[in-house]
Amino acid sequence: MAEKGVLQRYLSVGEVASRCGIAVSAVHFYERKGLISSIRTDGNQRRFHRGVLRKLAIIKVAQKTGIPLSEIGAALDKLPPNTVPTIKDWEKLSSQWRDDLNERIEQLTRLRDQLGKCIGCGCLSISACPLYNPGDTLGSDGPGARLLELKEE
Amino acid sequence: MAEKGVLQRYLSVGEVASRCGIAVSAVHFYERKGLISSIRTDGNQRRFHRGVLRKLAIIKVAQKTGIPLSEIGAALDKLPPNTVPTIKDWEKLSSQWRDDLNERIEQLTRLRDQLGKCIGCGCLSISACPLYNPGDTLGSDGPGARLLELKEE
DNA sequence: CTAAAACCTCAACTAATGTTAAGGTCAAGC
DNA sequence: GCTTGACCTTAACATTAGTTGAGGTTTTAG
Repeated sequence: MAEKGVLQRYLSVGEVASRCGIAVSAVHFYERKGLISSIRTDGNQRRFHRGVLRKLAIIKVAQKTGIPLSEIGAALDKLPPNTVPTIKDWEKLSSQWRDDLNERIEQLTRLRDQLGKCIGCGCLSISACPLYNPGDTLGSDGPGARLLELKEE
Repeated sequence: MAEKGVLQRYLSVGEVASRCGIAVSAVHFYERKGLISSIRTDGNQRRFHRGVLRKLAIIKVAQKTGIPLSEIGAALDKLPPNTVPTIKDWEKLSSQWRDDLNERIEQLTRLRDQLGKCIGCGCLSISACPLYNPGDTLGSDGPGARLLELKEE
């Protein structure tokens, strides 16, 4: 049947796993979660289209950004299943992700800057720090240490 | 006993929770995990030194950066237990976290830029994209889709 | 043809981070 | 002095992201 070296060859689960640097169990898991899909041989073994490597690469990358699998899956679902997605499809998807990423980056950056200020003034350890409001005694509605919270949550 | 409005007043678990904007169960949880501590009244109720507010603020901030509780706890442990931490103590702690944050931000930024390039060329959907290496057929040691992985892992 | 390696399913387990519920106690106001 | 809200403990549950193991089948190499 399938000749080695032919581009169209399907991949076994083990091949997919080792090529992506993940465990077989993880590949199974992603399939169970609907992030990837496969066909079966007569003997009921999975065979993956090589496009799955692409998807797994996307998954890994997205996970590093902190995007949960459910969201990743939702994004992947928007790619047409068996056809080659158009450039516009992909643009939409990746733009969305880039926006998410930007938001995340901004959030972390704000946090970092806040920390930077704290470092300068010994914040949190010295009650004179502007971030550490001694007005605590005002009660549960007072600002208290909650000033430390950054907006956007 | 304790007069309201006096700075030295101890806080009940409910007060702590509402002032920090977290659930009572979370306060219990953090105490169980050793991140914070309390004393008890004759009636076995928790009473927290107000310094706990500071610690909880630190915990919340650190969590937003993606630092696991175990690490946060380890960091807090390095702060002298009942004394006010020195500015140096705090500087060290927060500098470390800021470095972590910076690393994370850089990682996300690289990813975003990568995505940006993909948007430009229709990457991942079009096999001609430089990121989608058709050399897949080289075998399990070939670069394949793994090119998508960013360095620093 | 046969033995080993790879694969299959299903269920249970891990770990982090909490929440929820059950059953009982404490404290404060009327 | 009783009722109500806040508190106590312990245990179970929820979620995310998988891993591990048992018991059985398929594929492949020699």
